[in-house]
Amino acid sequence: MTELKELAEKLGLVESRESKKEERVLPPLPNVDMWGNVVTRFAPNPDFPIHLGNARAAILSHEYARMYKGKFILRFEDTDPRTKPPLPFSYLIIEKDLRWLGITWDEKYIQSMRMDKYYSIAKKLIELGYAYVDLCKKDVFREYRNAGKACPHRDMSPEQHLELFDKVIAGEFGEGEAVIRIKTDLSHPDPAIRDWVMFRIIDTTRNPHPIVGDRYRLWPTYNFAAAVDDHLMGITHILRGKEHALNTAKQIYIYKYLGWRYPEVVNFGRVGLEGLILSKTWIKNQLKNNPEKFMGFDDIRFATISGLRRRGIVPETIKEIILSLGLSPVDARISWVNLAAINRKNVDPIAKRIFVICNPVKVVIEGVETPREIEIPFHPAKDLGKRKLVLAKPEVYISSKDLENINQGAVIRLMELFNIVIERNSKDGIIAKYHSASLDEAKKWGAPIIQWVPCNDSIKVDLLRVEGMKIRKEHCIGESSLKTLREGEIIQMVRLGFGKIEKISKARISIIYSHE
RNA sequence: GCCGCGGUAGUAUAGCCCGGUCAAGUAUGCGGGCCUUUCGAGCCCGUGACCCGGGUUCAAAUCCCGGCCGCGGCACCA
Repeated sequence: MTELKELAEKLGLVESRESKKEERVLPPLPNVDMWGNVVTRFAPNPDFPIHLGNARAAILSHEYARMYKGKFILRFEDTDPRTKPPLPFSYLIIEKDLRWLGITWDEKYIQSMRMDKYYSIAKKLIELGYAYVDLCKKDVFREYRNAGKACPHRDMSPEQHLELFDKVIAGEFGEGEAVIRIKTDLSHPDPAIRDWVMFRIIDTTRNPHPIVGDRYRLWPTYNFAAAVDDHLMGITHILRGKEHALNTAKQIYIYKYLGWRYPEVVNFGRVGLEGLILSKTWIKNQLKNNPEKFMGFDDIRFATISGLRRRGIVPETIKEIILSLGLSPVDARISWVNLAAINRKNVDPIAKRIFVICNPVKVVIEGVETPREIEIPFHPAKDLGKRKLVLAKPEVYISSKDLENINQGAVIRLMELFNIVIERNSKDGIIAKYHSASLDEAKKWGAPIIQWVPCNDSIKVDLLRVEGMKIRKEHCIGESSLKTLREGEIIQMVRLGFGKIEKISKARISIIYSHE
């Protein structure tokens, strides 16, 4: 191991000890020296925006390409307009999400625009007698396959199959009437491997493809298109989830027949995120059947990249988590607390501090000269500017939660302002009395230091919190400087937690609660 | 059922290939303290794990066998 590390350091592949400590060193990729330049790829299906699980493949592939000064390719795998119809906006969102994650690609491909390449390789395989057109119905073939027997079409001559192939392309067969199969081992212990399907017919008149419409009827399956492209694009290392393990076994036949060299494969485990939903299928179904219950594909309860972004999670956090998982084949269940801890550190230096009061109660302070205004820095340590709180009348909101913990007659400090003593309740609110000005005085009395908002200079805040599968909207009051912020900005609501400005309108502001 | 891959503290991960330096490192959580005009950040101390059983060996988290548990796959999806 030490030898490997030394070697990697020599080659400049590993960050030296002194560099930033959060930068985790990824383990070396297998057989790098046997391939020359490392080429990796991320190959999403644009049928939906990507989630954290996809991000793992994307981030790792990209990271390794950069680490070895190689090439990273983005490839859209959109070869099923029927079962997984590609969504035009998904292509865009996926690119946006990747860029947001700091991922840049050297080349981009869209499989639906490469159909002729797939056809010509298929023809070659048929010519060589390694592939054939199968006219059996699905369940008929299944019986042959389960018995380990060849279906009648398998042994026809390449010439006959070539002829059939042209007819299929010309559209002479309908859905389910023909498939192109590759010849594999009919006695393979896993029936799924036996003569798997390379192409099937999809009626694109009924299910047009968003990019190429009804131009093609014969579509390659994932295993064919991916295998061929990985070779044509010179991919050296495939990093993908372990659900793909079997696909390697399938694809290897093509490589064997055509004398290609199969890339190195690393299968990593699945990722889960506590409390959030990752399942693409589930999300798609819900959005289709109960759209009114959700905020869209970027709902903050979804572990989609856009959902996490909307929630106030920063790309560095996602990258850090994914890199810390590395290539481990074990399934990982990320805890929200853990993710929040990392995000908090990333966001703490850039989040403006804002006073927000939930469960507000009005406090009228006697013995104070008004108007007065005070300036408070947006951040205790970083220079993020200042905000101004204007006290036209001696009336402020504080949280009733804070009040619960305060005995009558005790001193409390309004942060950055002055110290008061709670006197009594009245119909106008709580009556308090000015006590003293200095912080030292507050400390002397052991006064709690709490946030506050001037009654006359405030704005309504809708705070959206994720609670289990529900979103709770809490009506709060915030300081008016909120209006000067921009949508999408991440803030810290003092003593409440971090949040992201969702929407600013004249009368109110909605903030998504990120985490404590 | 069949095929494949795994199992290190609450969570995640390092170490496993190449057995000793591992009475197991790191992060987070949790407990305590310091600091701080936040219940945030920072600093310090503490807490807590090698799935089980056999075997090989002077020596096993690491190698071998068995068991148990978990996950993935078994499509004319990707």
